[in-house]
Amino acid sequence: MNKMAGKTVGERVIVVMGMAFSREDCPVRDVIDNIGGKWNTLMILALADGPMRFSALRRLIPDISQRMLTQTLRDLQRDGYIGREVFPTQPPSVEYRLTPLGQSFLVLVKGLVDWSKEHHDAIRAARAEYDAAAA
Amino acid sequence: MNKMAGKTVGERVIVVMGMAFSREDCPVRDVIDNIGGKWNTLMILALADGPMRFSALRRLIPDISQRMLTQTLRDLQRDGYIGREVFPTQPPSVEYRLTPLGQSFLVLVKGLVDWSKEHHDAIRAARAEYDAAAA
DNA sequence: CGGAATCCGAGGCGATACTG
DNA sequence: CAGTATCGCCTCGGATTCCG
Repeated sequence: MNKMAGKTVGERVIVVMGMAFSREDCPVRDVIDNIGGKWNTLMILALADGPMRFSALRRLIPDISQRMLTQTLRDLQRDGYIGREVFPTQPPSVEYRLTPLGQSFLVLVKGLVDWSKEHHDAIRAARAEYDAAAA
Repeated sequence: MNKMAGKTVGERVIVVMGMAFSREDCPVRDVIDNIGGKWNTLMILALADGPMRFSALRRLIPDISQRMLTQTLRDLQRDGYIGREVFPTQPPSVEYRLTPLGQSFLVLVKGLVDWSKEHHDAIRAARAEYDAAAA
């Protein structure tokens, strides 16, 4: 048994840098799971400029299967990053857009992109060196 | 065939917000793959306070199997986030520490953690609402 | 147009046992 | 102490087909 912030916790808890992470109900896990997916971050970026329809997203990201497009959109919608609006046209059209939460998260994603570009060479170099040493 | 930044590219390229992402050799993918793993971010955080030995990391993160501990450390080392130092003692001891690249990345991870904590409630709420509507 | 349902292979990850 | 090797589950994600 452990005490934390006045609340008794019986679950497994990992404490790093004064922060406690529990395996279940971990705030970070909820977010990691979303950016860890293959298409999630790209989808956030795709919607950064404004609302987009399903078919427009397909055209923008040709490599994605419609199965994964649907699933990615559902996942992001479920966690509140994006909103979905159906227009009763014939045939129906559906529009997706970033929610305020999604826009807030977009800032992080952009930061991630910038960092990646800046340190891409260093990463590739480290990888090449490691692989060379292993051989 | 497409022209981009004066360089001919034959591969599939996705352009979002004026930024081009290629499926192969994508800077962001290299980074996403590392934070997407189950233990990678936690490992970065674990090493934030300073160098740590293999066994110390095992104690700090009881839930991880030694297989995944080894593999996670290897992956992060390969991409240059952490360094590995072997001390010729008996029995041998190995120390892991963040490289400058890792320390730089730590800043992003911390930002991710902070954001997660701040918006955790909103995410959980959105999820609950979505699930309720689906039922 | 915007999906859902199904099938299937590849890889992530855990459990266990063994080693210098 | 700090790993490696092997096995097997199970999820992720692609291809295909069908639907309102």
